Amino acid sequence: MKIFIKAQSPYDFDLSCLVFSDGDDQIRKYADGRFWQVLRVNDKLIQVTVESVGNVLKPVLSVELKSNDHISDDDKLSTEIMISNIFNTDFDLDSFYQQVKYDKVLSKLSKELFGLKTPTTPTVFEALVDSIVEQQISLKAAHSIERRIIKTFGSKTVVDEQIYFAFPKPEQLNNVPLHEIRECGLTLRKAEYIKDISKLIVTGKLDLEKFKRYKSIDDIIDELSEIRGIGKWTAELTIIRGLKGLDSFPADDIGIRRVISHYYCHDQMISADEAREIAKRWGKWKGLAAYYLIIREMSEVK
DNA sequence: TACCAGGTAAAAA
DNA sequence: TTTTTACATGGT
Repeated sequence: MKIFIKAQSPYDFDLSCLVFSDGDDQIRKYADGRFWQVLRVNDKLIQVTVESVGNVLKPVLSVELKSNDHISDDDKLSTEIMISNIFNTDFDLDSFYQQVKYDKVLSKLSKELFGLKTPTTPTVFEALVDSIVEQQISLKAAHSIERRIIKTFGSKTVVDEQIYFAFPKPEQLNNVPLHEIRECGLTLRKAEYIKDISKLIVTGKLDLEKFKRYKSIDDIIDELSEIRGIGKWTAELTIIRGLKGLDSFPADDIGIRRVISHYYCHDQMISADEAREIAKRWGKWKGLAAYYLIIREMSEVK
């Protein structure tokens, strides 16, 4: 079964997918012009393969759906919405490019990375769990722990004789003993945070998806920060990757400070306050601007 | 080998 | 109230 999705121009699907190049074959990956992942749609597991069939100015995605369950029209529509959400297809980059027109570094990057959009996680829960895992440790270490969590506790499905895993639901993490979560390589504390949050969701005391309807980033940060294990940094990161909060700017983040230092301060490491000061010029697209810098730096290293 | 890496809560001062 | 410490993995 196939669906087609028109995206807001400009959009470079392949460029935007490069961030998934080193993904796991069984979880989420981009290779040879194709992106694939298993999504949980209306509680069914649907494997999707996405590729560009348009171009940057006339962007169209083709999505192939496969499942061991019957895919209804409603499932099809839900999948389409989910894909649009994951790739941020409706976002209008022009407003961002206008904003950074007079910023020397970013005006150059908006040409080099023309059409780059940020990805969003299928659920806010996934963004939050990943952000907790990534606290303090290197991204490489964090990614290997995230992989273990997904393959140990997530849902497994076999499509065309290939094995895939979907990110665990709160129920799935709430139902396992604490030590098993820790054994994925987390600190005992982080395992507790994740299990506690899963429990809050399962028992109906926390609804992460509701934050999608919030207008104020500060309100979301305040509310999330009340939960044990979530500080300002974790809240800000969750907002960027799970809620499309492209204004959210984790100035304390060492990676963001490093990349701004590199492009704006001759590699002289800056403080969080100095980072905030520089970010002011990016208006309401501070997080997106930081993303452009990080992606640019990544391609420089390679 | 030791130390740092896209922090946070809890203990100690 | 403010400062210091413990924590786990992967890379250098």
